[in-house]
Amino acid sequence: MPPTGRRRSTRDRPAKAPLSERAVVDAALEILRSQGLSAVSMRRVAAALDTGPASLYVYVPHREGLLRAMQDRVFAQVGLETAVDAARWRVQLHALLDRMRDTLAAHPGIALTAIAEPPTSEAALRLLENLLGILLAGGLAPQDAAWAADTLATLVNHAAIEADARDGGHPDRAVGLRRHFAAQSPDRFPLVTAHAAQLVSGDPDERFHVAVDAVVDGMLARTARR
Amino acid sequence: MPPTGRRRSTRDRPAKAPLSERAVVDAALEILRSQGLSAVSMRRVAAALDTGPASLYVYVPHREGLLRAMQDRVFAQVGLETAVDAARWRVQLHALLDRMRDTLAAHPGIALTAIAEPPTSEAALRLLENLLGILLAGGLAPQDAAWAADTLATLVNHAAIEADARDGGHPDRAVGLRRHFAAQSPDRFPLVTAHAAQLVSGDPDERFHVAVDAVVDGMLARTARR
DNA sequence: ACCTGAACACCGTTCAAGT
DNA sequence: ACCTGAACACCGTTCAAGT
Repeated sequence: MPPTGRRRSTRDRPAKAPLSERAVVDAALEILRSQGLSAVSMRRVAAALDTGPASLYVYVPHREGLLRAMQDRVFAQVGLETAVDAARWRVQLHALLDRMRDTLAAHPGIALTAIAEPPTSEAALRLLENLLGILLAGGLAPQDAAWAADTLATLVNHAAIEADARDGGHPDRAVGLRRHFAAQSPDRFPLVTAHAAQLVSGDPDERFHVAVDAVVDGMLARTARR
Repeated sequence: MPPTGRRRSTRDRPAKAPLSERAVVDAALEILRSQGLSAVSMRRVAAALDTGPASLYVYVPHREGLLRAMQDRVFAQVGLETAVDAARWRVQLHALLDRMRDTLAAHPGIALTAIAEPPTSEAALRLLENLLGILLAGGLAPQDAAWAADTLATLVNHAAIEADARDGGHPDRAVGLRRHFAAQSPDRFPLVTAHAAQLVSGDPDERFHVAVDAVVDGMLARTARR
């Protein structure tokens, strides 16, 4: 789009949409979606907004701050369980965690940043509040619910990263991995070779589901022991 | 050290130690230990070895390959449980996992690369073999042991990353985090504010220990249900 | 044949100079 | 006063030219 031919006051219909944190984060998320995390550079985001890299620093303190803002926006997209119901708490737990995982997986790289620096934004608090509510409804003692929430968040991030890797290039990674395990010397790695199939079995959804249930069941047992 | 004054055959006492993959990885690990992951650049590693960055590509395919080689070397440092004993399996499990976590935490950034791309090296196989052996000794069904090993590896990586963050700058992150939770509006986040203390309670060792036991107990329950 | 200096195509961030 | 072009100090990787 060429600059407007006639000069106008700056406030009067600017030739291009004015920059804002929103616009910067939107542009960055679009690049993330289409080209991956490593393509989200200050320079490329700036170019997408038709400006120079220096202009971004008005709205974002540095690249890490931009990444954090993107992370917040992604977390805000996750729908909550609005009516926590003790009779259906485990179903609600899986539903919430699956949505978290899917949303993170749809934004490759964001889960990795969430691991390196756990979010404390409002959106993250809403998710934590919701998660705690479900776990308490399930009968976990407050301390156990708090610790379980932390561990489950870890599992969500990890599952999202695995889903990233699966989408990006290696759709049948499990097959290659099983071959790798099975191809080892049975003398040196008897268990790995004997259980190669089990080590890679289950689709990612099932593995995630099992891990979540194990954590919850283990924590429920802990609560019961008091 | 200046070049030798007298010319000699190249094979005869070279002026500086000849490069090798070992030497490159050693230099990179030294930089990692003293300056962190982001300081591990091809150029800085090369400089530490008194050469130019191009020379590294003879021994390492690219930076990512160097990182992987470093990761392998770190995993190889973890001591195994040499005599798996069904009577002491849970103690052995915690001992092994604690050593894995501590070793990873002593090399900041390596755990993050291990999450992004799980290692399949020989050293990683030895750890998996050992871990599987302990879990099977504990009575887990093979499928459950395999899945538990995966989940436990996730927890180890995560605990190591948390330990990294604690060492590097924020020793009392828990305090700040609790304040952050407690400072929220009780109307909007009743559970988070009410349980702020529980959310951050326990030292990292205890939290890790509890999470590991929860996974194991949940998986044992799963085995028992069949 | 092997090694590497120099170049290429990028980075994040700063700040003086312009409007 | 606000914005940004241009510069600074880095990157990873390649390859032609040298030994």
